[in-house]
Amino acid sequence: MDKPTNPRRTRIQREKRELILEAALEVFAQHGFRGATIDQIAEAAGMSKPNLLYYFKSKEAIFVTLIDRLMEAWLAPLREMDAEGDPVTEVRSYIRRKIEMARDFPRESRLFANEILQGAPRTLPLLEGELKELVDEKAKIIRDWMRQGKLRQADPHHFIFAIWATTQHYADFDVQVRAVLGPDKGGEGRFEDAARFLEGLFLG
Amino acid sequence: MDKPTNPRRTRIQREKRELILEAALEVFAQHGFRGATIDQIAEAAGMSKPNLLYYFKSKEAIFVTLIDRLMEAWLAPLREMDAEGDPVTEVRSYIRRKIEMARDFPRESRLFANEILQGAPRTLPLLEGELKELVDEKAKIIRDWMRQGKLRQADPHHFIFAIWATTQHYADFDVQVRAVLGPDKGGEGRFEDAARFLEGLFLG
DNA sequence: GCAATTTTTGACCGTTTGGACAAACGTTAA
DNA sequence: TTAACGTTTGTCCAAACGGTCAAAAATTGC
Repeated sequence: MDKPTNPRRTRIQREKRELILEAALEVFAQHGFRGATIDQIAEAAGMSKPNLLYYFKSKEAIFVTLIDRLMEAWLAPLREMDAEGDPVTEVRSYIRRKIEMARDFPRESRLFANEILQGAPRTLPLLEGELKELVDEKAKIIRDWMRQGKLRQADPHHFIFAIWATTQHYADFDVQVRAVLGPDKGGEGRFEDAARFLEGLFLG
Repeated sequence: MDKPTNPRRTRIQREKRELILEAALEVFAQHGFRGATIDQIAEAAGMSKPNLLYYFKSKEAIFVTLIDRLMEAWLAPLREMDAEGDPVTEVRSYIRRKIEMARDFPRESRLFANEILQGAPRTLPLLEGELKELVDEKAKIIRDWMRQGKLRQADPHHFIFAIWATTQHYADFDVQVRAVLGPDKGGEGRFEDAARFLEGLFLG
């Protein structure tokens, strides 16, 4: 027993777990943790509820697995910001990457937003630990760049917050953005427009 | 019967409905619509579930009432932006008001964020109608200001989005902001710091 | 005071929920 | 063939859910 949680897994187990996580991402992102039901996820994954529970021991377990994976991908762009690189290029690349993530992985962004909105019940230690460390480190780099006159002077922590807020906005508040822009301006080009605007805002 | 929904209400009805809405705001903001239960709201309001349902005919009815009220207050700051005023002063005031709302009414902000994240099932018409109209009108004003060289040139719609995103971030992602800033910098002054930073970002 | 009305409550109902379980099914290898 | 193992499902359960209802309690108007 307990094979699915055991790191040693069969091919079928690996495939089915992937299938479930993909379905769960869709459902959790749309309804939040409590709003989502195991039946919904099971149906989206094309299997019965007991079958799903054979691969994950609980709804919570699916959610935690999803969040864990998400975190890695989430922090990656900031990790890549290089102290040795050209400041303007580094910040521009970071903004680009974040906007591309909002465009290509909106479900991940919404899942994360849901978790934080609810008070980060499952991620607070990570936020206070790994995330804070990373941000502090990068904030120091940004502060140096600003002191060297390579970037406009500002509080580097709030500078990072502002990049997060503005880029993720296009994923989390997508419905509102599209409603306001209308069918014309709200089309495919809105992420490109946003990227250009944000580069100007943060680097102009 | 049907007294509570009838506009003609007794003193008790008005008071109790207020009590319920206050309690519901707390619970909905923390758990979202589906995550919140009538029992939770009733307990927070200090009354029994059937008693609560005497004043509001359903959970949905409470939520809709809350959202309706919220919208008015939500749009007010943007409405106040005056085409005749000084551009820099007007934008600065708008940012100030929005940050103050994030500080003083974080539950309202989170409730709204929840609704939009879920795809705005109950507010989409309002977003596409009243909100879009208002934003289009103010975007025009901002564009004029930019053309006159009073503000840095940029896409006015995305300019407004960026103000929304950054200010509401301090309410919606408060846990994360505090976790990253730590007990020291994350104290009472963080909204003041944010306000100063945002003024520099959008007007500097 | 008393009757009409408003407010409150306990008990209840049908449905949905997360999850358990044993039995059945499929696959593999001796 | 058959025993062992991995996979799938139908059935079931207790708790939680949104909501109803009749009756009790409190309030109000005369």
